[in-house]
Amino acid sequence: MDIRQLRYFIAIVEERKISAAAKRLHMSQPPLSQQLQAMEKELGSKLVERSGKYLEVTEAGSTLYKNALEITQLMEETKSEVMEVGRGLNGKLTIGVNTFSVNGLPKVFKHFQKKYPNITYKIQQNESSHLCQLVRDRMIELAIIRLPLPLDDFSVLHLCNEPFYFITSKDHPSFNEEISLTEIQPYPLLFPSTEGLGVHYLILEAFSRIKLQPTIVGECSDISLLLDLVTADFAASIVPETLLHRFQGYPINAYRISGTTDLTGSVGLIWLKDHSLSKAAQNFIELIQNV
Amino acid sequence: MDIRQLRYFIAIVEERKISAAAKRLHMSQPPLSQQLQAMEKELGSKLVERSGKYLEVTEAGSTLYKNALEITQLMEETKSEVMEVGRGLNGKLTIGVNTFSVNGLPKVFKHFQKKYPNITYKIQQNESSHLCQLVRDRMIELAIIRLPLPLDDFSVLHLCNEPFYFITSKDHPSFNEEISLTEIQPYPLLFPSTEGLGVHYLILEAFSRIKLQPTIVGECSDISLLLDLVTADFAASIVPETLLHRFQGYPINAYRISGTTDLTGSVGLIWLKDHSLSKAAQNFIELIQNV
DNA sequence: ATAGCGCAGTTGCCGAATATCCATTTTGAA
DNA sequence: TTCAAAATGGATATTCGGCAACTGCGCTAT
Repeated sequence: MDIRQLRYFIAIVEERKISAAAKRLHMSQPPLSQQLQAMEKELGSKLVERSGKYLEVTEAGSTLYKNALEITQLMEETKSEVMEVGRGLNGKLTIGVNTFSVNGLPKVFKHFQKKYPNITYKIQQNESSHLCQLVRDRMIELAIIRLPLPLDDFSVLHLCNEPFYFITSKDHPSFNEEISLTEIQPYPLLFPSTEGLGVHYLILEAFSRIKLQPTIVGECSDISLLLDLVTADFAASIVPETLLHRFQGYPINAYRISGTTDLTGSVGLIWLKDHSLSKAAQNFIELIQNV
Repeated sequence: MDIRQLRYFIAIVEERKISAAAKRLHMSQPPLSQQLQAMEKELGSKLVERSGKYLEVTEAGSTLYKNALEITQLMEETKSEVMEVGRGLNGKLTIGVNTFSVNGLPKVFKHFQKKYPNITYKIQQNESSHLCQLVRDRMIELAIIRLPLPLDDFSVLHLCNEPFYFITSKDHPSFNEEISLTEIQPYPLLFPSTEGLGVHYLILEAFSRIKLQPTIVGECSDISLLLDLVTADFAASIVPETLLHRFQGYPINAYRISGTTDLTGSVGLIWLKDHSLSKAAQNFIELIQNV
């Protein structure tokens, strides 16, 4: 018994005549009659009573009819749902973000939602390195992380650059708006990221390029705590610009780092290179490219 | 897209290899590959990713898989449910009863329930004439009513005969156990049924056969009220035996009617003659015949 | 009352579409 | 390069739908 036969049966029940049902199905009546007989044989019981002007549905027939409606409807829904998922109109976008503070990212989501209103989301916040692992494990499809990225099995879409700022407690003497790495060097630094990752690596790079060693106190991946520690003059730090925008109101001094254009962090959207993305994710990438 | 293809797809997803799925489906690998392509074409999106040792299911594919499981399962359930209804193991028995007091009828239901535990019931109590109409309108399949029946488009299964009793208030002088119609004649009678129906008709018949006219006060289809009226010596009445068993404790005299064997009422099971009964109803008839 | 007519459904047969198989080629991974 | 898995091509078999003829039933008209 297949879907086609169910459709036939539905037509027969609703038209209450085989010939009328055949007309509705755009076919001739003999094959319809045969299919009905085939179903009755397969199910081992009469489905309709052929007597009188209109045929009557038996109890078994009406049971089948009810279920047939359900099945065919489910089938239609399935088809359109799969097609929608295939076209990215429906489905789930699983994405990890490290720095949600990237300017305009909420706006991008808003745009995406407007264009694809039936997409649901799974947004995870975590460290860049962990997000990479999640992408690799196919737990999430996309991730917005801090670059650079040590591995090359990812496709990367560079989103934006941003300068780094040197921050200290208000207790310290003020500089002008800018400060050089050489001037920073004596300050004990608390890094805003884990060793081996993007920001960490970038800062060390910049120092080593001018043959200096920063004074490292340690690292702290909790930004609020880091800013509290800086406020308390526990240490100074170097943080990306968006972070300052995001955590305003701390009594700290912030100075743009001058003398080198290299100390800028970038944020990028990554996904697994040789793996097919869901259409929803593809659409998301496309949209973010055009903004 | 039909059920067969859904089964194919389920096998492919679960085996994660087309060739393995083909083996499980007892078919060769090429047609399965083709069917998969056909589905992908019809749905307009890739369903699996053919790369690596095992193929991977895309989001659209997993959507389809989930629904396919549901549909195929629903299909199986439908098939077995319809087959059960066809065999009378399942379904609804719709029956009307006039005199539920018929000896052993509850026992019959109990037996039936034991034999066919998944049957549900719709039991209606009403006048015999109304039950006939309900059977004719196909609102109920069976009815247990008082005979005789004026119409012949029903099949009838005679269930039992029972004698009639003459009942009066205790105020009246006692007879011996029996009484003849001739003795009854002068008593004003309140009939326990509506004019033109079984009991009514039977009593008049018996009188006319011995060329007598009973003294008719009227009729009352509410048995409790009728017995109350007899108790109050409003009138006497003639009622079938089971009715006395059912309504005991009324201060009345009851006398078996002697002299004629004709004044007995029967109870019968009826159903529409030229119409197919549900298997459940057929089973019920069969069971009641063997008791 | 019976013959005849028409409608609805069934049966039988044929042609076309399509599902399956086998053999082979292509692809991708180790 | 080799091997396994999937895709392709061609042949065959199943089956599905259409057409024509037959049956069964109810209605009408003579």
